[in-house]
Amino acid sequence: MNSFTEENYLKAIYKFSLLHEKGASTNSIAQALNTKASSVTDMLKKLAVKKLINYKKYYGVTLTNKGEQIAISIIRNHRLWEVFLVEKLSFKWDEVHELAEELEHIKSEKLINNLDAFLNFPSNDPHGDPIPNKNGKMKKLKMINMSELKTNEEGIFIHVKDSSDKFLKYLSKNKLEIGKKIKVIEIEPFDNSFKIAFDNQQLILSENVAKNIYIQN
Amino acid sequence: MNSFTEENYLKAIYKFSLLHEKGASTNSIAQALNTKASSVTDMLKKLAVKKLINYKKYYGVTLTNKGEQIAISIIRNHRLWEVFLVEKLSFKWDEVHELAEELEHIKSEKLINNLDAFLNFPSNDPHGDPIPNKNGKMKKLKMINMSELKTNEEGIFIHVKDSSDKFLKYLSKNKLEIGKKIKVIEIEPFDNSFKIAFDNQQLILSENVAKNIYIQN
DNA sequence: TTATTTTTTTAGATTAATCTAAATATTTTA
DNA sequence: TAAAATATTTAGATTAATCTAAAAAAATAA
Ligand SMILES: [Mn+2]
Ligand SMILES: [Mn+2]
Ligand SMILES: [Mn+2]
Ligand SMILES: [Mn+2]
Repeated sequence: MNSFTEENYLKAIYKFSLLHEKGASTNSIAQALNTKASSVTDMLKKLAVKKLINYKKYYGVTLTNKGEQIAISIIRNHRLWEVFLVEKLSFKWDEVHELAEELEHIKSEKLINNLDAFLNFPSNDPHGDPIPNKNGKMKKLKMINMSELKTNEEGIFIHVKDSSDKFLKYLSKNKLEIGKKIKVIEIEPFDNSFKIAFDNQQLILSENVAKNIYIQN
Repeated sequence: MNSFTEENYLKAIYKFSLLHEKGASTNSIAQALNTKASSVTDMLKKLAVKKLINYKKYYGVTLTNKGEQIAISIIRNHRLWEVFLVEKLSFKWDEVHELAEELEHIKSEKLINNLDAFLNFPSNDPHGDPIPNKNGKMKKLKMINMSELKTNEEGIFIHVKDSSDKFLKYLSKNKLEIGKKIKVIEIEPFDNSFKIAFDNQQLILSENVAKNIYIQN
């Protein structure tokens, strides 16, 4: 059995692997988990002994098959709990992440599979992320970053890169939610800000915000 | 904030207080939590510093108001999760306790109050135990003496009259514990002894023992 | 290709929760 | 009430996860 802490390390390494080709560096993991590089090194040794990661001193780490399976199952738990909280317990999409961080570590196959069925086998969480099925398979999202859109192009908002409470609350405040159809009205060359239209309203997004929004492709 | 471990100690002391007048002894807590007396002493010191228990060396411990509030809220969580698992996720009543032991420690007022509402404010868990409301109030159990039961009647073991060590040890030895569902198989007219069934086993109780056991009504 | 900077690892501590064994205190028994 | 038994606490270790500071390796720059 793995501790909550070990599981969080595996998850961090897995998420890194989705964005980069190389293995995760000690520092990148430390940053993701808000801890120190020396603590990371200690944990990497431990995970290597358990054969959950491929670790060689001074090289980046990658997950073994076993490690990846665990990471994916934790992510499945996390996303299913988020759906539950939003759909059944009337939470807002910007209130569920931290709670899911705790719930994801409750270990019971039966619990999570029954929850999945209870929720009707949802394919995406409230932030648009795909939910792995019980075999760890999930559909890959086809999407492009909003900053790649040109004037007059449109598409459906399906994913946020940064799912921090702060960012999600900013979006909620502006009624900009997953599933909405968005059209680019104008791109300001000066600061790369986007003027967009959705729901019969217009909104200006900074370059930074635009880069955190993904559009279905 | 209190750790899972601290919460489990508070719960054990609270449960002890429901059955006995005196404070919980170091040994009784050790037994309840499946740990050693020396570990218990360490933890009691810590809980005393936090003003969650009244502790004096070599005396039994009791909960302070603050400690009791926490214990009751953990119990509320536990029982609501049990209802959820049985009513919504199709678990059997004998499959939920261990999972609820984990879920009960997820700390979020909003989570538990919304869960309560989602379940329609149930007043009892799947084993018949009352669920405290958000203010910690719960209805008192109505119970009858086991010796009043007739053949084939059944009920949940919820209280002991004689709380001497001897008697409790006798019960423990026979795995006859609070919360168990008991069915009367046969009453021997000769000595008024009860043959009962619980947990897929049978046991014969003397009249004396039967008179010390209370059944939910 | 040295020298400098950055990254990673190691060494040595700390904190929470636990344990065993030994020392005390309390309770029971004779 | 003194001896024996039982219960509780203390002393000293251990394990997991973390930290700071220092050492070592790798990457970058001059
Ligand atoms: Mn999340
Ligand atoms: Mn987590
Ligand atoms: Mn239970
Ligand atoms: Mn518990």
